Amino acid sequence: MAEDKKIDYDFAAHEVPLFNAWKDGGYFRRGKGWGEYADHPYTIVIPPPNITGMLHMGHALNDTIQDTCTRHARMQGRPTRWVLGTDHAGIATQTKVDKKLADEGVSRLQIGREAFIEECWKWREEYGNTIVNQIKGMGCSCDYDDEHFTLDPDYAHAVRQTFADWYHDKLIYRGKRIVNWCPHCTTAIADDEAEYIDEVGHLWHMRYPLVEPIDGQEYIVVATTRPETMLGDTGVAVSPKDPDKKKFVGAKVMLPLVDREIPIFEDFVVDADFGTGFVKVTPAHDPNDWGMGQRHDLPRINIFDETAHVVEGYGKFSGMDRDEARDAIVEAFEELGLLDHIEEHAHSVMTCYRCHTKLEPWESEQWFVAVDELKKPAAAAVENGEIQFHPERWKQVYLDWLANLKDWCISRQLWWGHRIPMDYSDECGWEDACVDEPECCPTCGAAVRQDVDVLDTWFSSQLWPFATQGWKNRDEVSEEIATTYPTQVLSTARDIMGLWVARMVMASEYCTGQIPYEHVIIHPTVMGADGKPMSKSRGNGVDPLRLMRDYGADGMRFGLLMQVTGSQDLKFNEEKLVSSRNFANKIRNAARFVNMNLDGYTPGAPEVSTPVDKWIFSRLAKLVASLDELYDQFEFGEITRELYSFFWNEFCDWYIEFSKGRLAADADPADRLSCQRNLMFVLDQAIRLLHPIMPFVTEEIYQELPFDREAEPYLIGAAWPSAAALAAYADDSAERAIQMVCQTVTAVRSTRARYRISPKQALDVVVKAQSEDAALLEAQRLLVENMANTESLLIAEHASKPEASTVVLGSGMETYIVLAGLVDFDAERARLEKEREKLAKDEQKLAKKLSNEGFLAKAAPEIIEKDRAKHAELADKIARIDGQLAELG
RNA sequence: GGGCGUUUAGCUCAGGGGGAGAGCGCUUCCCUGACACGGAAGAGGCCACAAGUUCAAAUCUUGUAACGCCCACCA
Repeated sequence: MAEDKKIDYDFAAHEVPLFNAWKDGGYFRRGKGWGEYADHPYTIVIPPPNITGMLHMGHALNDTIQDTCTRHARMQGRPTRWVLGTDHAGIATQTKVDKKLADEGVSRLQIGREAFIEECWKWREEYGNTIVNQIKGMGCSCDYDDEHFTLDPDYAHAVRQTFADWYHDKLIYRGKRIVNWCPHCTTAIADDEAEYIDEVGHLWHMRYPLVEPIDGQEYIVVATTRPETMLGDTGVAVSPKDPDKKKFVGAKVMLPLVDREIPIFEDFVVDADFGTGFVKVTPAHDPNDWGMGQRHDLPRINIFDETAHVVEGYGKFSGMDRDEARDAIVEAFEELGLLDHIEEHAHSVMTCYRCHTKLEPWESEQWFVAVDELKKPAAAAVENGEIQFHPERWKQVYLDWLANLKDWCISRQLWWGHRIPMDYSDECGWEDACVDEPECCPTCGAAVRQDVDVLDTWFSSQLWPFATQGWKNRDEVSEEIATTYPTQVLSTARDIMGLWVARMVMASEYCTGQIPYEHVIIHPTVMGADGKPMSKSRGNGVDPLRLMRDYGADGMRFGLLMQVTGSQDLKFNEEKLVSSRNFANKIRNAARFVNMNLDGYTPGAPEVSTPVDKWIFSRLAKLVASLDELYDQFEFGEITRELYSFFWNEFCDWYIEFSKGRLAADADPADRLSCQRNLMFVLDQAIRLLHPIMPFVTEEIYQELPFDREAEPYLIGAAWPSAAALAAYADDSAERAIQMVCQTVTAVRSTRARYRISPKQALDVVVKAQSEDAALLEAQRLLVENMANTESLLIAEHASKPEASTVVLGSGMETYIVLAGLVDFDAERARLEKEREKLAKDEQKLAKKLSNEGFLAKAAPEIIEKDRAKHAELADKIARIDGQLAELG
């Protein structure tokens, strides 16, 4: 496990100075640079973390994605800006401060609104910067000199402006509605802020006596999960499709305990098959019942106060909380012989997403946003492709959410937040939404009072992309809006798709007439190692700060991106971070190798003349082209994989190994110099490509090695490698030549391993290959001799197998290794037979395919050609093995 | 009820119509002058199941199963 291997490396000691150098160098907000992208500014707004927040895995992943995008764009020469800030987070902060005060023995109500808000600001002073510092620790290249907060004065102005505009456009209205009420937070909660929890409850069957018996029947039975609300019942409903109930329609029942006559009526929402088919209707305490109340003109009787205690006027039940009232009412029914029976019933209950208290559907006066008009352009922008989702399937989720959207309750009975900018005159009844707080009533001159409620936090969050960029109102266009808006990318988790992503589009379309961003990246949600959401109670959480200590910011970043796929979840795998930390170490060591082999080095352009050089440049050219495509598609996992395998498996495993001979003291000085220059060039390009993901190691290397840094003093501001410039290096012939070399070297090595022959013992080797390949290989004779440690090396088209040798078959070639006196004939025979078996299986499959007329008639010619060649090679290999076997006897 | 995701090597996961891949783990050898956070060589998989489309399916379609997520409803 990771903890076992203690690595003695103080990452922060290396990272902090580099971060400061970037900051001092002014790289975090970059103006116009060089290159073809100079006129394409690149802006991202960070999803503002709550001031109550600590960096968690979701942030770690999301901020890595944004920084990678930002650094990539910056290196492309685009003017970049990653807007930073924090959210006041109404309920979240108020809850925390409440708790803090409670711990000190003080209640919010004791100290009053103003003092409480003071406390919130103190909290913000104390903790608001924690997460920003943690973001710095990750190396994020945000614009730290222009930090925003959702309660800043200019931000507050944007909020008031939007509210007033919407109010005057009749997009905001006040209404008495049934809302989700949290009796603990004593505030309304939006529908999408509620969380459902499954629970096995009960279905109480209760008898309601009929005023007049019907067909000898004295009472009906209603089934309910909430018997306590019966105090507020004002009707009983049945399904219009239920023939058995027809005779009851129009009759009345006498509501027990409160002795109120209430009617029986039909309504379409009733499901005849559920419960008894009789539904008690409590318009003030259930959203469905509220609807029925509207349709049938029923009184709405509110039986609970704001803390869900029964109000005055209900005898012994008054003052009880809802749970006590439930028990008492069930007991009272029991005593009256009106409790028919009780069933178990699984259902889900709505709870507050902050405190998880069960929510109470409660009628109160609230402010709403009418969404019908706002959602039209928001849907259109996505439908017509102006805004693109990555992965694309989230488009449908977004559109579905919008399609089902209902009016949005925006008032909250809290103290911490944007106070609703409605002012009232009690003298004359004047009321209006004002952008600037009025001093007195404009009609009567009397003092005004502002609404006491605050706005839903999402009301201010929805303005984030433009309120952070100097937006004032719909008629004025700030300089920033003119240049860096719309933003390019919004990266976020899927759980706030509707809550935040869609609302930003609605608000932006209204306020700026533009979309807020072009691309929405919905990254996977980071789950615990058990595949379940990380949570304290499960104990499966992982702290990114610890990860950065153990693996470095680079290791954490690379390791997280490696795990990004198009899937919706990501089961966090710490092993990937181990690999990434090791990779960073590998990069550091490769750079060290280059650095310590610079004897006689002078700077100069790369000299790509030998096949090895052509090969690595060809691989590099293809890598850059591929990365460009992958960045366009935001395929971060694939980007890390390509970088990893190029740097480790091609550059380190082969190119550096090839270089060792060329760098030796007795090597040709001219070739050594070109090798040094090429190593420097490829390393330079590679660290540029790695920099957006692993900013620290790469910058450190850039600073330590004698690169030409005059034009680009820091890697963070250096140019991204140009695929177009490198394209000329693509060279299939060189790639084939090196493939031949690698095959030969590997053949010798595996023979060594099989026969336990020390690498120090030189061997006689014969390679048989077609003339073209043989020539390619012959040109690389030195490399093979060095890496395979040969005593003699013969490369020929018509070479014959030496005495006492073993053979390794490659693609289009075979390698004989002389093992005087060492060949174990039985082992050789067994090995060859096993290989033959494998080849024969493939050969048969292919032969069958090639004899299939349908295949020959319909398959693409190049496929047939490829398969024919493949088949020929297999058949040839088998023949060669048969030859070997015959020789072995 | 509607939608979505996942199912590939012991583990974690890539890939995505024409020869099964990576990392970790495992086996053998090696502290070789960049790196043991390393090097070299290996073992290991009827790509969940079934039917269909196709000359060709791990890959596309449909269905099934398991696991997970989202939305709606739950008197």
